[in-house]
Amino acid sequence: MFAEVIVDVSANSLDKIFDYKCPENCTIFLGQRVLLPFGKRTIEGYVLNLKESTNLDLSQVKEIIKPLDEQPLILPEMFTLISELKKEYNLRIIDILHLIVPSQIRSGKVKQQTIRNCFLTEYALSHISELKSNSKNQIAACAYLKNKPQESIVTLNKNFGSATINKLIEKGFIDFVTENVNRTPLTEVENNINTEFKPTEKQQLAIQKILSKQNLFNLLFGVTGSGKTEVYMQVIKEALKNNQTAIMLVPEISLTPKTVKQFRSRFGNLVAVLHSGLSDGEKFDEWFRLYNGEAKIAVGARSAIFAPLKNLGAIIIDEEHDSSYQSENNPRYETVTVAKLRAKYNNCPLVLGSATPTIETFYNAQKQSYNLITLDERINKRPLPKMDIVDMCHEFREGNTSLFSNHLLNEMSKAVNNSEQIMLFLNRRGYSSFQMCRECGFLAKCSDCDVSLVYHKEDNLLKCHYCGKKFKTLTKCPNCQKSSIKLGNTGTEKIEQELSELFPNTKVFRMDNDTTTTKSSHAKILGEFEKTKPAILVGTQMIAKGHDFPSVTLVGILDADLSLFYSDFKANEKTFQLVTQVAGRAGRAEKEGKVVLQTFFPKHYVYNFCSSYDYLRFYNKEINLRETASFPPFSKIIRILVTAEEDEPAKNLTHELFLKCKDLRVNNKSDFYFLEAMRSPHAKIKRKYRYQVLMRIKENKPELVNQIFEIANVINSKVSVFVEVNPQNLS
DNA sequence: AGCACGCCGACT
DNA sequence: GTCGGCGTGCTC
Repeated sequence: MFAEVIVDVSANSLDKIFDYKCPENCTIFLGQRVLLPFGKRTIEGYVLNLKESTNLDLSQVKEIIKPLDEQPLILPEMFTLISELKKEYNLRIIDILHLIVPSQIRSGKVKQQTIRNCFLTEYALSHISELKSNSKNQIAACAYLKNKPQESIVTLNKNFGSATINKLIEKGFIDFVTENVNRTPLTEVENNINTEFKPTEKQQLAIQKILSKQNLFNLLFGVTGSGKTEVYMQVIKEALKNNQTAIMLVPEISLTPKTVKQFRSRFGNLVAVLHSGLSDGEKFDEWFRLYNGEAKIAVGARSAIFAPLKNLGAIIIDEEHDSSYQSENNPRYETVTVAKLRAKYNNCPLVLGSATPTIETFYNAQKQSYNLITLDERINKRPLPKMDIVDMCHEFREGNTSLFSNHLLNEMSKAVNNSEQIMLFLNRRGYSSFQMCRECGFLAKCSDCDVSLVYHKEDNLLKCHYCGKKFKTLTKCPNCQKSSIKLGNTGTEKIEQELSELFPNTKVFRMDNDTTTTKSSHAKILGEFEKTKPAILVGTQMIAKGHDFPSVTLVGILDADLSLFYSDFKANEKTFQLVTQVAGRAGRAEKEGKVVLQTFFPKHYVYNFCSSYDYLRFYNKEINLRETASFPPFSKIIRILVTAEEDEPAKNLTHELFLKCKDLRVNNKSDFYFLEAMRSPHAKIKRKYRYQVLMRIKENKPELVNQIFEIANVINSKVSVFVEVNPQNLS
């Protein structure tokens, strides 16, 4: 028997099959992890195929040393996933395998945790008198165990000393049974397992449509508070009834606790959590609980789409439009692509839920490639908060140059006086976005990246938001020695400071990357904010998602334009989603909510449609723009990113690749909408110069995409090249 | 990725 | 004379 193996080394040149002989004395399974002799070293690999013969000369074929797990970690379903993802995103097979088998499972460092429960043996009962009277501890331990039939060895060691207990075990007085314990995160929940939940009529229709599988892919389009979660839970309940399993994805780690709590109280221990915030032990245990069928529902962030579940009955992606579903580095993939493949393989429904679906998703739903299911009513029939758009140009003309319009300040005072809570959103962290010299125009920039440094007053430093490098704050210009230093645009840190001056008696909280460095700080800030009234919470993107605070009656969007003029074709879409999401934080309970949106472009159609919560009209406008300009979903964006320590080699190779793409275009003229080579918008990041070849090509041209992958497949020790399909951003 | 082989420059 | 720089090539 011979095995086709992928070696566990992440390098382009090793992304191919190696044949090995299977050892005679044991069986090797498909998908098993194995130990291999490779050149002069010993490494790990994965068996992707088994066969009777090999094309190689037998003298060249080495033998597998041994299998590394009892069971294959790669489920049969994953083999299709591997080949499809390779085709779609040009990923290395080993990188895909790493997604399927998390590092905690591979490393061998994490072990099943066990506890030893000790008890007094029969032998001890009849020989207890033989203990010497000066062995006080031994006698005491035996006496203790006489009254308590079982006790963990940890407790015994603590009470009587481990030497004592070991002696007693040695003498045969104490014996123990080992028991596996699961390190399961978040255990306290109220149990609602046997409670019946009655969906509303609208929800019932949605559930039926999803379960009918007239189309496997569904878009559940519903405003916040329209009861999407209940639909998800009912669909999953149905899957469990048929002895199937389910995956439930949420956009961010910080949102998992809420969902997990809901799911645990409904489905109990059948729920397992999977995300990168778990400890190694937790991840290990939760993964294996899913793997061996003890748990049937995987709840988690992006990576949970690879949960080791057999016989899937439902896949749900909540807040489908969220950017966290697209992985930004290394194996770059889109969660929906994986979800679709798994749904097809298992013939199970896939549900994408959102109040503001991505333009691509909604287009698919319109084209009938997805079922479009609309939930247009809020369960509590509460209207969405009223949104006031404030013209900041007008404020400026009136002499108000601060980031707070008079209208916003008025509303804030009202809320504070009523002892209510306020959330202020500003998508810029730090104190001010840059430091520059008024005299000569010198701008403080990072030495490793081509970006300006952000001033952080708290620790009196300039920080690079790309690589994290810290620099001394400018007191005088290093160029002209003058000390007229100008500060850039206001960030969350400065807002926090200004608020404590404007509202000295109101508690102000801030939540951004800088205040949430530890794992628990997130929950801590939100927890304290929830308890305090009145209170103001200032934050970035982070505060926009999913958190429900019943006492928040006012939401202020300080500078909505920030994301609007990003040079990105998705800028409008992202702004619409962000504003809608932030607005959704206001008035979640009895009190009516209000949103104040500040902009310099009050007439912009995005704000127009945001303020009336009119997704459909926004979509219609946007899809027309996309079609005219041939942007996704009417094309596929491909970027070849070239990076190197030195500028010249990167530049030259980029030009070379560009010429090759041009050649390719000659024979595929009508399939190319756009092709250009350029310096990356951020020309240098982390000491590496960046160039790119950008193109937009016709959708559904796998052969063409493949040819582009081929072009970019250069092996060069100085310059690294890699291709991105549908890149998240073009920096 | 590692590890070896191989071919040129400057040092006890 | 040799030690060591890293360019190149291979790994079933």
